[in-house]
Amino acid sequence: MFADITLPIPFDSFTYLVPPDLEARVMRGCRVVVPLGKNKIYTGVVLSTHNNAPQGVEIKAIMEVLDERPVVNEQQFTFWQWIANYYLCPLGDVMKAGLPGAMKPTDEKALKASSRKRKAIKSDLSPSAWAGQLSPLSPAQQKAFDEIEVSFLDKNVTLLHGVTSSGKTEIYIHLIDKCLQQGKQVLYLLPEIALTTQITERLRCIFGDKMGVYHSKFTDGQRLEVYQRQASDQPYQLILGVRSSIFLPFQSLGLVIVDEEHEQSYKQQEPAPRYHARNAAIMLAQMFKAKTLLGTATPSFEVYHWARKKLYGYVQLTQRYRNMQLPTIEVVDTKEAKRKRLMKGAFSPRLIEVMKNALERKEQIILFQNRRGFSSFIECKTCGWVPRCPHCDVTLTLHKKTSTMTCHYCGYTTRIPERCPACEESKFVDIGTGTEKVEEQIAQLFEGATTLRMDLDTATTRAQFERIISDFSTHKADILVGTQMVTKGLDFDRVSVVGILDADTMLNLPDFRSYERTFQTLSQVAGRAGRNNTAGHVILQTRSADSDIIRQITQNDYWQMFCTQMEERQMFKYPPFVRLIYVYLRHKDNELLEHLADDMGTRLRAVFGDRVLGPDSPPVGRIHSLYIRKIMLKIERRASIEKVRQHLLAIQQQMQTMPIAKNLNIYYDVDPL
DNA sequence: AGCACGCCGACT
DNA sequence: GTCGGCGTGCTC
Repeated sequence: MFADITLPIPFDSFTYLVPPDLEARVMRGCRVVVPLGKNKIYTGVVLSTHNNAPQGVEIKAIMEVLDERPVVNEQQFTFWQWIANYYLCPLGDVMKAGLPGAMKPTDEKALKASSRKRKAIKSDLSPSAWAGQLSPLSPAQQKAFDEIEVSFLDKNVTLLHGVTSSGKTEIYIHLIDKCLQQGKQVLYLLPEIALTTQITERLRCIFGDKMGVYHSKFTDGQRLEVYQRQASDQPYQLILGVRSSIFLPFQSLGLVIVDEEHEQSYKQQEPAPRYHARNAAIMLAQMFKAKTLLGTATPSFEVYHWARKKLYGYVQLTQRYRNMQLPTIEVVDTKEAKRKRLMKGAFSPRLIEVMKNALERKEQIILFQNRRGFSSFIECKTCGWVPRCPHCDVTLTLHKKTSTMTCHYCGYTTRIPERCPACEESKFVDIGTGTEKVEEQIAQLFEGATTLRMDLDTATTRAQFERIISDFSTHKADILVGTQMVTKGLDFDRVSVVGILDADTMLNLPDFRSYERTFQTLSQVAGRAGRNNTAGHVILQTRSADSDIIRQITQNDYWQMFCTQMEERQMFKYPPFVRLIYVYLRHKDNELLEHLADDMGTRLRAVFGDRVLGPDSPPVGRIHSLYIRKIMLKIERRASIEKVRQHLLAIQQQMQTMPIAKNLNIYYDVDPL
């Protein structure tokens, strides 16, 4: 007897011999230990057993069976296969993402530890009632709740479009409660950064030990425990989790909630599988005939489009909790201020004035600068030399505090040079502004004001992130400076002013989604201002003060913004009107890569015609010493994904059988962000 | 993805 | 005369 086994490496499966004494125990969905290569050991999952001996390869035998019962159920296999097919990656990559680390040990020591843990887990979980005293919904919330229920009668997916502070979470809680009462499971997805202790504790108070939390910062042991409990006959009824929790085993899923639906972090960029957890969750729900609720204050254009087209239901919540006022957004033209030489670093006179007034009233301020580090880069004052990453095609970002320069793509870090390597002079100038530089300018402009900084450098861990949040909310600092991260924090009571230092860098990114993103991000930042009784004041600094997009942002005119952008996307064939697939080619030899990318482009055009664009070099043309080319495919929505997949894989096969393409690396990004 | 095998520089 | 650099090739 033979068994097809999927392993946590980028292949679909390998065939192994099942030793006669293990035949009864090797079942689909059970984990097995197998040898691979010279002397490696992997944990794999049995896909099937059969009698077809593969030809031309020497067959190795399964060493051990780890499970008495399957740990991957049929629904999961279907889901895994869907991910592998849709996102164009080998099944092994999905298996790697789908099982917690502790379930796929690769060495003897870890194997022993894992079998001990397996036995330590008992299923003595007595079902306990949860607390049914939910806080009552406001009339506006109740109306939205009722509309969602009606919408679910004929729509599988419903968008809940609710302004910030309209109390979406309260509605979720009532929906979860109802679903649990019916004996169905709920999956509540949050973006990584939004899964704070606050929301966890709030739900814990209501749902008690019916709820399991699944977070990537948990230890292997904790994640293993949640997985095993989900696979047991007494699973959690509610899972509060991040992206990867869509891979947990479910038995009777009734509802999936995707909060902050528009968040980019739902899309896994690296490594494969490059899946979109929101879209995959919709698929997961459909497998269970469950419903999906997508919640956000600023819907992604894709989701909003499907809601407009009545593919998804649509429920709006326009009233803010306790009728809090939305902040007023004041635009400050920095082009003008710059011309008159009135700018003090990143600060316009108006922003300084508003901040000073707020500080006098002992109110807090949030400043948003979408770039970390001190400045973008340094430049030799004499010859214009700029330090660049030796492995990637980008300039190094200056970090003054540590006297270093860092590549934000690969992490390469080096000290600031004493002298310019090109001309030996030792004078440098800073170009651009990062959060660190803003922090320094605050110290000069606002004497006595205390500052906290929140970006990828100061909030590396969850604990640091939460520390900054809690310090700021207890007023241990007057000003919080940060990148995107400050938009994801909690609601602060004493923040009266939000300053957006430079809206232009975001708007000018070479990306068809840059307006959509800027609108979302700036709306979220603005929403941080003025929580309790006072209306907030947002100062938006820009060099294009009279543009349509800035006007749409200041007037919170989502609709106008959406319409304008949709026209462009339809005209230029961008999502949601087409499905995008990026084909990436990587090679260390740039010239050879150029040739191979052209070759692949030609082969793709032979099949897909003018749906193929490129190849071109992406904005960062080299990462980790590998040169990169990108070919873009724009596929009609109605086209069969399966056919597209088969064509692509056939062409990839052709490419990789060419001897010169030995070291060519090809991968795909489906529905890229 | 890992990891072994393989051919060229700085050390005993 | 060896140890080790990471280039490339394969994994049932």
